[in-house]
Amino acid sequence: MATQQDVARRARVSYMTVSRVVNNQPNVRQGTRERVLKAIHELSYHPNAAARALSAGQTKNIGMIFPPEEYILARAYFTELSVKLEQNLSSRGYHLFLGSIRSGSEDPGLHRLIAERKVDGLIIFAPAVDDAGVRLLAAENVPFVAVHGRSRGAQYSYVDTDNGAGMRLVLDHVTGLGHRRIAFVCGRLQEINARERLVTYRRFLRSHGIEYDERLVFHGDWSLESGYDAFTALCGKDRRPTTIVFSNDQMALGGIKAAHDRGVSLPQEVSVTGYDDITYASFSSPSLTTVRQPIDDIARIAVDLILERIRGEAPFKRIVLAPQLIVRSSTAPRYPADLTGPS
Amino acid sequence: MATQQDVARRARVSYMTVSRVVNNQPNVRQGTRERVLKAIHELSYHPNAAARALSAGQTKNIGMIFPPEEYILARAYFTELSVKLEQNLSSRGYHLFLGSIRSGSEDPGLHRLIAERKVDGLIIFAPAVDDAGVRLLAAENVPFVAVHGRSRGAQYSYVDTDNGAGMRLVLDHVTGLGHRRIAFVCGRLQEINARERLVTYRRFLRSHGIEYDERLVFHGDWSLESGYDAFTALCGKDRRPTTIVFSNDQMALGGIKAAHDRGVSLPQEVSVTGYDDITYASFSSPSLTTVRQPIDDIARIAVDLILERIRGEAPFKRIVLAPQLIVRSSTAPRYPADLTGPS
DNA sequence: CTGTTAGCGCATTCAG
DNA sequence: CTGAATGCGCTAACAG
Repeated sequence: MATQQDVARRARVSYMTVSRVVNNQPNVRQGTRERVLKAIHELSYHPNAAARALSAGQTKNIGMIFPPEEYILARAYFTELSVKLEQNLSSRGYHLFLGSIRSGSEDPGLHRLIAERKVDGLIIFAPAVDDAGVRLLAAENVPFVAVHGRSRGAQYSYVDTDNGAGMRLVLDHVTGLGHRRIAFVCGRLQEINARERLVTYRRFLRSHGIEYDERLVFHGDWSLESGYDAFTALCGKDRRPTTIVFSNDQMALGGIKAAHDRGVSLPQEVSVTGYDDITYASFSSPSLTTVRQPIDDIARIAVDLILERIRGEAPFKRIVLAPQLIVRSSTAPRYPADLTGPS
Repeated sequence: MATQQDVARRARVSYMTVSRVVNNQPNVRQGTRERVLKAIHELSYHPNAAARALSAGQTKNIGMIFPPEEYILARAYFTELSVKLEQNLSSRGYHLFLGSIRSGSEDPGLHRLIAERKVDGLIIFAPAVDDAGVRLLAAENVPFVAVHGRSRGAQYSYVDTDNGAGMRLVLDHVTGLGHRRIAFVCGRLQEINARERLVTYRRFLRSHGIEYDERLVFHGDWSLESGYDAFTALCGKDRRPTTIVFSNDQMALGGIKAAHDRGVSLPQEVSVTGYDDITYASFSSPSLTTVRQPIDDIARIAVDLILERIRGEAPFKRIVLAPQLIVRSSTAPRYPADLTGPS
């Protein structure tokens, strides 16, 4: 591997000049710069990341932290988001570490990632409200931003979407179709998104004069399995709901499977809705009415925010984006016969 | 951040001794070692990764390379595999970079990852037979292993599963159910897995006296969309196949969606099969008969292999594991009325 | 505009 | 068994 020394020799300059050229600093004469550039090219020189990190105190690496492992796979949405983040970061000259949080206790691997200074900052996905990871990051004094996780007096930047707005979009839609007996399936309530969606559901019912029935709320964990169980439980009741609102697509997909298994026809007998608009959402039968997250904006903003934090720019920013309703085939009027719908 | 110096002072030894303790080297008296350990703990000292990498020439980082971006999301299986890899690596003291290959030309981000020596080695997923990434790695002389990608005279280690065996499992199953008119949907033929599965399909037909009909082969790209299109195309023919064998689960799931949309009932009218056994495979309706990859073994072995390569242990190893047939509800006898099945 | 001097934190020689 | 010296490749201050 060629070093700055080698380049310097070949270009007949000191290696300091090489460093300047490499880092695009001014104060290098045009001719010299070109000579150095040529030498760099000829030797196919690349700066050594470790040396640079040691000397400059910057790794140009970002870490990515997920909720406990058993929930990562439960969320296709996070995979889609990771890819976008990597693209954004890559174009800014950064690389991305895949670091998970192990369930239960803290993750030693994650801790090392931070303590050994392998990253300049982190992006944390949907932290629990009282998250060990967040506490760790705050304690270690590492720049970080949260994606899909916020808390009232958050001492960090975050980008999230408006869960209240998203849920109201869904609930307006189904009540508009005449539904009144609406069941709700939560995600992991440790996460703010799950809580907000539940809260909005409750408030919406109240403000629309619909009685809140605890038996119509099922506590899931975002996974296909829990969605399956939710549907089974909710439709086993004597007074079956006419709509089930799931807190994410994956659970809704599990619910659709349960409906097939039980011979319940969707959406004629029951309407179902999801949240996230993952790729699969349009490939279920029926295709899923859901709430689309503005995933490209989220990824872009998350990257902007973390780089700002790393540069030490002062204020924490709290960005909340608007989601969008996507109506597909899993929702239908309460009384399909009455095509004009109830007034 | 505490350094070895700080620890050394506190433990009243030279920092060399600290280094020995940190690296678990012998030749440190028990008492001294304990004193150092205590100081390390008190200062919550962690070795600086950059310094260590610079000095030792090892980053303890591994990179992960995916097929072109448009195909990453098309493969839930890779997500599941990534998580397992991260777990294995983490327990061995390594961290994992998420590095993709951009479509078309080479990925500058990936190139930097390697050229700047941010990783000790790489794991490459399903490289194309003539893969730019593989060529790059070979040229740069970085240790790497392939997962689900092999070539005849491969100058690298790999772990893969036996596609021939997997496909025969599927084909034996469906022919055992009496099917003769069997369509096939390929993955991206740039990848060896896609090719081998296709080849096995052809050979199997021949050896079983079934005529090969080119119109029954659809060229997909692993994605839900292409599976949808495949089903639509194949079932639009005059002589519809009685079984469609998809080269992965995702395409099969797309196919199932198409069947619903066209009002084709599965598996009564058409049987379908997948490959990989991703989590969704058991949540479709009907649930998917498929081939399960031994994903835990693959992840473990991939990690063993790359660490061997990094240690410079000589020979390339080629590991091929056996897949397993998982029969669910998407396959049925050719003539459902005849429940004993054709003899 | 360019070169010199120092040191980032650690590991690898080698002496003692 | 322990310590002192040297350098990994680079950047940041200064000096010329």
